[in-house]
Amino acid sequence: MELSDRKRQILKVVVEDYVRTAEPVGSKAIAAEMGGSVSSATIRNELSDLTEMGYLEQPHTSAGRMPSPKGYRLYVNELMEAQRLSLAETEKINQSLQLKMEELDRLLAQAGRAVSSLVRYPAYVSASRKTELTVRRFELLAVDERNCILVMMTSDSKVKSQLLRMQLKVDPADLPAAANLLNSHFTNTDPGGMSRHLMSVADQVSPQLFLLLSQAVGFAADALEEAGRREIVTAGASRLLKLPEFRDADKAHELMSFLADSKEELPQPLHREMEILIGPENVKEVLRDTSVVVASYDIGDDMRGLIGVVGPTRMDYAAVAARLSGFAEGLTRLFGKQEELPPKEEPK
Amino acid sequence: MELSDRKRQILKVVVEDYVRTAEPVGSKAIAAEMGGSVSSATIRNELSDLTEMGYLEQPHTSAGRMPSPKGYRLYVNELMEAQRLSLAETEKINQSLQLKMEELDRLLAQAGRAVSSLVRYPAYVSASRKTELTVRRFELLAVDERNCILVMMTSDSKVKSQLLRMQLKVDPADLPAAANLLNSHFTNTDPGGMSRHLMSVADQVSPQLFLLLSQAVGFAADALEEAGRREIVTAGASRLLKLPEFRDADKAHELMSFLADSKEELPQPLHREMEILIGPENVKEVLRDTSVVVASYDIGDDMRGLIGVVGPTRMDYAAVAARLSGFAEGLTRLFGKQEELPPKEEPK
DNA sequence: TTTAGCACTCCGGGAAAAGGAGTGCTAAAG
DNA sequence: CTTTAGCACTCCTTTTCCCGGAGTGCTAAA
Repeated sequence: MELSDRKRQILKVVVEDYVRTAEPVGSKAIAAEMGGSVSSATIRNELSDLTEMGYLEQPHTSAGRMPSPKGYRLYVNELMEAQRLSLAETEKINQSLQLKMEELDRLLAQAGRAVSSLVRYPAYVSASRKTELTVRRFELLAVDERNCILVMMTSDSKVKSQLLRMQLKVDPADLPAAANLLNSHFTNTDPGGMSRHLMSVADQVSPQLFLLLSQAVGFAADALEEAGRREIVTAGASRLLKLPEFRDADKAHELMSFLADSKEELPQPLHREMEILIGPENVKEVLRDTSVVVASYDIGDDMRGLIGVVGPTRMDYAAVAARLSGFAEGLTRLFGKQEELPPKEEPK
Repeated sequence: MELSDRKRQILKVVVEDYVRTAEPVGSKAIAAEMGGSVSSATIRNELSDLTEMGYLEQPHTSAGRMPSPKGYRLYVNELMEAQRLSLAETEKINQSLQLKMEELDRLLAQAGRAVSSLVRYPAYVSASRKTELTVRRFELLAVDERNCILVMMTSDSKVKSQLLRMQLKVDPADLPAAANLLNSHFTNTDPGGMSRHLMSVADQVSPQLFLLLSQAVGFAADALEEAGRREIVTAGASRLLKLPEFRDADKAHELMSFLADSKEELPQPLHREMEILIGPENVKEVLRDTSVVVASYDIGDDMRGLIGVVGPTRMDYAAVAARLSGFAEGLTRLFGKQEELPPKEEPK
């Protein structure tokens, strides 16, 4: 059966009503909302059709209708109208992103809190690297004969450093040579490659120096892995408790501990800018009766971030999507702006 | 009235029973638990006394008794027997602390999760600095004429670095002089002092160099503040939902968002190694009907950490206290061990 | 195709009833 | 003076029952 225009409109009304009230919606209410141009009996007939076609469901006979996941899907794909943000909200979004970018952790946390408070659902944010990070340059600074400082600049022009404590004394005069060795053998290599390569220089240097080198390489590899790690922060998980669908403490607990302990498994959009996963479309069991809306944003061109919201399937998708893309844009802009400063310097 | 031995024993039984079951405990149950040496009627008389003295309370006539905060206090101070941890548990505690100390954040998070899972209540952990941090030494490394690397070693022998981008070109040959200036004027000073001091060197150097210096000092001050900041992590907040006293979603929500957003206001032990705050002994309103057990541990001698648990007043204080001191010891040991390595080097 | 009418279903809430755990008192016994 | 058994009473909790309302589905007429 074809979906007549009227059926579509009815579906839309059902979704929007249900989103607002969390109660199954009845034929009379729909008729009223449609301006009284048709009677509730007509609506009932249509509802019956829509139910049969799988777009609506009934918790039990003699209850109103609520949208099925399929219904939500149709709504999201075809019926939903993109929502415009008020000036005040755009303002609020940008305000919440006023933070120095060095403090990436803090920035993400902040953004998460802001999204969450804006949409009133739990939110999650992450930034992850698209390309492999490498070291572009090493330096060694003498402190005394047992301590020196390792400084390295990574391929994204960040600088890291670490105090190295040496078991064996090393003559400070040897450090430049060691640094050269590091620079010639361990730059522009991924962490795995570094460790593998380490052995091959073992016989080119004195044991003391080798110990030093291996410490340096070890630290470098750790730092690269650390920086490449995808860190996810979640915010506002406790908002779930305010929702009628999580009145059941067990259900709430399950989802909340998932958000706290298994954030890594939250969905990431694969291809598109924004992805909406409705109920059973989620792969993870715990998310099966929740919906997830997730947007991605760009950071320079070797990082990519992700900002999402978890909520009940009955979620105001239009509102959430609008706010999320607001944030995604804001973040892209923010990172773009900061990115101007570093005069991009290619490894020679 | 004096507290007879029997009264104390009864109080103890009431507390322990109530902790286990979360139900008011009746005279009959107490009699049974005490080996049947006295009858329930006798117990009733005693209960009546204890209630009058304020150690017990009744939710209503004809219900059993439950301990009042005063009752818990007496229990904690005098009746509670220190609990020994099983080998398995000690083992588990130590296992959960196997992490490199550089990753302090991660270590704290890990410890928090471990405590929480062991005691089955939400936990919080932090490490904070007792003394002011300063920079011990600066270095500047040339990258090119518009970029250089600032490296600094702080008074706790940690190294930090940052790429500085210069608006105006600077001759790499000038860097050593700049570094000297930094070392002579900005070492061993607190962040506030650094910024204040900055102006007084303005006329000693060229404008380019001054710009560079102010960037460096700015970064240093930020880094010191950042490192001094007390960071608190919480874990396992969602466990609250499993407790009968938080069946009410509103109450749970209130406490959980407190744990998520206002962790800074969680109690810190002032003087003692371990502090137990029972119900209304807490200053914060939200904590008024929860109890907090918090232990402190030492990190070297200029840092101090804190590890605590939040739960219902009906909490197994003995068990929680034992586990917390297990962790506190473990952490002290862990940090002590790592502290051996750095040959403590005093600023000259 | 739409509409009005009507019987029927099912949920939710409230009142009433039943059940039970525990107290407090009294009076007797140790 | 303390302990104990006995018993009436209280108050909570759970269950049951009943009723009203919202909403459906069907039928028959417009």
